[in-house]
Amino acid sequence: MSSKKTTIHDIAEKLNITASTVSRALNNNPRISDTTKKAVLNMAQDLNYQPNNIAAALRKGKSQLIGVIVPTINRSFFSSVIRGVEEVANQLNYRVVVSQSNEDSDNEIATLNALVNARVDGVLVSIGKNTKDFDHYKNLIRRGVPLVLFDRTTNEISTSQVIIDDFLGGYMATEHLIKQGYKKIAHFTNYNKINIYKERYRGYIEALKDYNIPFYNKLICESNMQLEDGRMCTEQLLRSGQKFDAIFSTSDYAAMGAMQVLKENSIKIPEEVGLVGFSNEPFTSFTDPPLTTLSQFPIEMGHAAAELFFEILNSKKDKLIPQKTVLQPKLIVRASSIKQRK
Amino acid sequence: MSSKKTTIHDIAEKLNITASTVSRALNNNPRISDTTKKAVLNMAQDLNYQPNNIAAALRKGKSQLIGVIVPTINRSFFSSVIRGVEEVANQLNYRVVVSQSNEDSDNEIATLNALVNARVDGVLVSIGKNTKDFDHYKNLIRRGVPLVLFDRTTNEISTSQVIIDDFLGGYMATEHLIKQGYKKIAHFTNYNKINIYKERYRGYIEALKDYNIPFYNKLICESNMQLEDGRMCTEQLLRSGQKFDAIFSTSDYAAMGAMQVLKENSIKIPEEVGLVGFSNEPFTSFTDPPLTTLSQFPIEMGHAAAELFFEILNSKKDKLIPQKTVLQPKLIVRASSIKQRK
DNA sequence: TTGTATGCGTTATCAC
DNA sequence: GTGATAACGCATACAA
Repeated sequence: MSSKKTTIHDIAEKLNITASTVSRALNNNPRISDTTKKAVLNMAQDLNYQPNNIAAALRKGKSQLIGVIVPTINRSFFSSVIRGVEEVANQLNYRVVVSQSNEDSDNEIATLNALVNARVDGVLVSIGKNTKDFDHYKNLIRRGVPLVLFDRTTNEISTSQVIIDDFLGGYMATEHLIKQGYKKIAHFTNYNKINIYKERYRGYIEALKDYNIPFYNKLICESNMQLEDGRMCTEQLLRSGQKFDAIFSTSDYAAMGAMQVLKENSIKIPEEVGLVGFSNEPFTSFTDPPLTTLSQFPIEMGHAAAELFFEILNSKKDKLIPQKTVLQPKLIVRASSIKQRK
Repeated sequence: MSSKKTTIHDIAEKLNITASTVSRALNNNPRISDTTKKAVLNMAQDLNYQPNNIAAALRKGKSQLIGVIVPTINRSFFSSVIRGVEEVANQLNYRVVVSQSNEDSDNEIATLNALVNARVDGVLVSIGKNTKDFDHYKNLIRRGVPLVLFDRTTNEISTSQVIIDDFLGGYMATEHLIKQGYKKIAHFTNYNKINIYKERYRGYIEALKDYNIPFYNKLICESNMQLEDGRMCTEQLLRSGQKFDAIFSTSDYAAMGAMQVLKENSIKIPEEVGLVGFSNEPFTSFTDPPLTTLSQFPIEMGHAAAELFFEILNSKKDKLIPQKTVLQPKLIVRASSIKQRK
């Protein structure tokens, strides 16, 4: 019933040695004899010793903990990135701690502070859509806390980041639709002009230009890119009378909304309207028809982010130039964009 | 450029007071004068002071951190539970730290130890499917660490838990199918006989009995309940020649697999075969036809789990009887199980 | 209302 | 190969 936690001192006392020896034995210090090590390990087991990592962290000034902040945990993309980070971190005996900002800027700051105050050894962040002010991140860097940005990044912060080539993604999606014979391609994008959406938009424009397809402003719909927004954009398109024969949505969820509205209006996909999403959320393979989309290789992104992080951690912090890892997206072609040949 | 972190001592020195006063001022101790408090707060700001929660945790013996372990973060159900936990915890100035076991028993133990060693004030766990040995959890309780189980629980551990009434869920799903006129209802369940699946199965059996529907063993398929397993079970059913006109799958993913195979075989849903899943994963409303399923109210489950946790935390630990919160599931009726009247 | 002294559990430094 | 001691940054019992 002794709810008292056993410490290295308890072990030391039982063994008639000192706490320092116990500490060293537990850390497998080469200067400790095998006999003592064994004795310590056994006694630790007997007393059900659990190391107090908090004390160690205080003393060492590092916690072996790395914090990850994502807008939401509830997206396959983000949870897969986290998985990737974990894989690298665990290998190096680091634990990963996750918090979600819920796309709320204040919450993002609070969460960041909480992690920093919990003395994580560094932070990996995907910035929320609504965050416009990056002072806390700049501040972090000034204080020497390793920071890596992934996916939702900004150039306003001078630190390492990993992104996918969103421009290329936008280009590939649009080019694919063009090659399938679609000519009037609508584009759903986010009204928050964060990098990833700007780049995808650029890719869309560039592809149109390269294939001499005219650009119509009325084919662009800006929204928050949730399912409901995709519905709204599609309904708006239909009402507007503006002809379109394809939609490239920069989010799978908005694409799903588009699919629903199209089906409700008995518009055939892909025969009458081709559809392409973005992110390869698992449900995209379940829809009818299955949705063409782009994979962002989230696991690999997690790997890359973790690697950049450890690079910072292990460098002389004074003179490290920020790295940028750019991953290639991949087009996953499914039925929603394969025009039937007549 | 001073990467040196400022401490309460630095603040104290600048202000010609002692560290204890600073500590009290920062903690808004009523015995400190407003003037000093203001001065301290200002100076803290000026020096960009960030409290070292690790030191505080070591001193206080508590970290204001609560750990959550889930089999996987990549399920809407689990991430929503986490959201619920956060809502309650943040209100009380606790932060939530999440780790995934990836359904791996060893990983679950490692993760648990990591959290405990990081001195979280307690742990909320949904046990992995493959975990058969609960010693580490019993151990935890013996050491006085608050533990709450949710959803994937076991009666072998004497601690508070929150579950949904899985028996009722199983009953409701089956009864719904029966009332729609389906008579030969197949059931997909997990081969790991953890509580939730046993209970849903019981509900299925009970409903059959109440409505005098004969039970056929060949209509039961045990698997790991992923999409692929649902496909396999359905293919097996079709090959077996055993007639069936409905499937109640204890997982949305397996139900999705069933839907795919049925469609591939040109079997009409819901006309020829009715389909019901379990969990109300978001994609279930995207499928064609949309999938009838059961909501487990994950956010509410998170709330309940957090509340049970704080109950333990705030009690005299010696004499607290474990509580059990049971939530009611709700049937979400969609097209996949609404038989067309002829 | 504030100061003094002490300890949380560990590890690093120095000594032997 | 092991021991003694101090320190990480904070909070609290006790004193004033």
